Amino acid sequence: MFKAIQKRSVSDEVFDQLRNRIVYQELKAGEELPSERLLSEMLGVSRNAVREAIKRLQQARLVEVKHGGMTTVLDYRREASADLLPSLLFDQDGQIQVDAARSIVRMRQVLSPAIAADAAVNGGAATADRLDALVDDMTAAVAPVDLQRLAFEFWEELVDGSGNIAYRLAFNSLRKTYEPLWELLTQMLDRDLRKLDSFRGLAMLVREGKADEAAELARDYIDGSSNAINQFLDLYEQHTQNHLNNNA
Amino acid sequence: MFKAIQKRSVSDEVFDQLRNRIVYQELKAGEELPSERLLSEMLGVSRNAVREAIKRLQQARLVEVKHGGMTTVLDYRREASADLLPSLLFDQDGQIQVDAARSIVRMRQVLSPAIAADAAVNGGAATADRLDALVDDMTAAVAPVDLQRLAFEFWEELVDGSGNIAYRLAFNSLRKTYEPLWELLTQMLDRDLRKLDSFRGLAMLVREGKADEAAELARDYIDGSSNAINQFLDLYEQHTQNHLNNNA
DNA sequence: CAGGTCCACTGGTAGGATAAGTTACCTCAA
DNA sequence: TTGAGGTAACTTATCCTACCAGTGGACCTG
Repeated sequence: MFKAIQKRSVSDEVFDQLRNRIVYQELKAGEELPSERLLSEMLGVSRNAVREAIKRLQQARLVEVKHGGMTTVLDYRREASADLLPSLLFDQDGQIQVDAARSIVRMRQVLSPAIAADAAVNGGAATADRLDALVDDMTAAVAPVDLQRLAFEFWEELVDGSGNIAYRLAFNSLRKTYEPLWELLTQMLDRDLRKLDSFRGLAMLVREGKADEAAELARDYIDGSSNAINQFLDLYEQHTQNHLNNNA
Repeated sequence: MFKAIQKRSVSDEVFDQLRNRIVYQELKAGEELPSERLLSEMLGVSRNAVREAIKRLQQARLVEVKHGGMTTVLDYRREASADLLPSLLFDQDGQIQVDAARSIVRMRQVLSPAIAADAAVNGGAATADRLDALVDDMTAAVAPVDLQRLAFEFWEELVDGSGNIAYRLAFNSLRKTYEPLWELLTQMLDRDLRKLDSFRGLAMLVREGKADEAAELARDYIDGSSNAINQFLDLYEQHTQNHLNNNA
C-alpha cells in the first residue's frame, strides 16, 4: 500500500527541534533560547520561520516570550497540556518511555468507568443505538485492525454520550498519543477486543440508564486491557534493560 | 494592590478573534478561513501577524492549513485539547457556560480519588512531608484566599506524588481553567476548605501508603466540594434563565 | 551614589518579492 | 462526448530588509 508522504515545512522542522530539545531536557526550564536572529542564522532559515515555530512553542506553553527580553524555557511538567504526551512517549532513540506509557494507561483506566457511567445517565437511546450498530460491525469484523478501530469508535461514542466536554478534549489528546502505537496496540489487545459481550453489555446498560452497572462493566473490561498493556510494558522494560546491560 | 498590565500583541489579538469565532460557532467546522492576504487586509495588520496567529490555531488543532489550499476550520470537539477549556467556560457575554463548568467539576471529581490513591502508592515520605507542611500552613492561614491557594498546592503535591505525567498535564489544563474563577471558587469552597482533617488525613494515608483509604477520603472531600460548586451552578443557571426570560 | 541618559541588545510589525502547491477551467485530441 | 493535459489564478511557504518598541546594563552627572 501507499502512504501519504508527509511534507514538513521549515517552521515545523524548527518547532520539532526546539520542542525535542526541551522535552529531552537539553534545554532546561528557566534557560534562555538563543535570540531569534541567532537561531535563524544557526539553523539557516529566515527569522520568520523561527518566529512561527516559537509562536507554536508559546501556544504549547513550552516557552515564555517577553518583548525586549530573552525567550525562556518553561517547566513543561508544570505548564504544558496533555498535547505533549505524544512527544513524551518516546525517547530520542524512539524507545517507548515506559513510565509515560503506564501513566496514560492508568489515566484511561480511571476515566473509562466514569465515562461509561455518565454516558448511561446522559446518552439515551440515540447513543445506545449507535453503540449497538458499532457492536454489530464488530461482530462482522474479521481483521484485528478493524476490530480495534471499531472498539475505539465505540469509546468515542461513549465519550460523546457522556456529554462531558472535558472528557471529550482529554480523550482527543489520548487519541493523538495512541496513533503512533496503533498496530502495536492491536496486537496487545487482540484478546480483549474479542470480548464482544462487554461491548454489547455496555450498550445495553447505556440504553437502560444503569450508570453503576455500566461503570462496573467498563471497569472490568478496562482493567483487563490495562493489564494486557502493562504486561507488555513490563516485558518491554526488561528487554530494553537487558539491551542496555549487554551494551555496557 | 497593583496588577500587572497585560499587553496584547497584534498577533495575539488576531488569534483571539479567530479562536473566538471558532468556539462561538461563527466559523463552523469544515468552513474555510479567508486567505491570509484577505485577512491581513480586513484586520489592517501585516500578513506576518496573521500567519503567526494561524500557526497558534494550528498548534491548538482548531484549523488545518494546507500549502496551496484554503485553511479550514476543524471540529474542536473532536480535535482540540483540554487547553481549550478556558475559552469554552464563558460565552460571548462573559456568562459562565454551565454545561462546560459541570463537565470540569465532574472530571476533577473522577480523577481526584485516583490521584490520591496513586500518590499513596508512589509518593512516599517525601511527598507526605510536603503535604503535612502545607496542612501546617493551612492551619495558620486566616484569609480564605490563602487557604484556597494552599489547598490547591496540596493537590498539586498529590499530583506530583502520584508520579503520573498524564495526571500532571491534565491538571495543568484544569488549573488554567480555574484561574479566571479563582475568587468565585474561594467563596464557593469556603466551608469545604476548612475541613483540615481531610487534608491532614490524606497526608497521613499517603505516608502510610494506604491507597484505598486515601481514595475513599479524597472521594468524600471532593464529592463535598463538587456539590458546593454544582449548587452554585444550579443557582447561576436559574438566575441567568430568569434574566433571559425577563429580557424576552 | 541615586537618577537619568544612552546604547546595544531583545522581540514585534510591516511590506515586498519569489517559490511552491492547489484548484478550476479551458483546450484539444481520441 | 469525453478525458487528458495544460494554463491561469488563486492559495500558503519562505525569505529579505527595514523599522518600531521594550529591556537592561554601561556610563555619565548632579
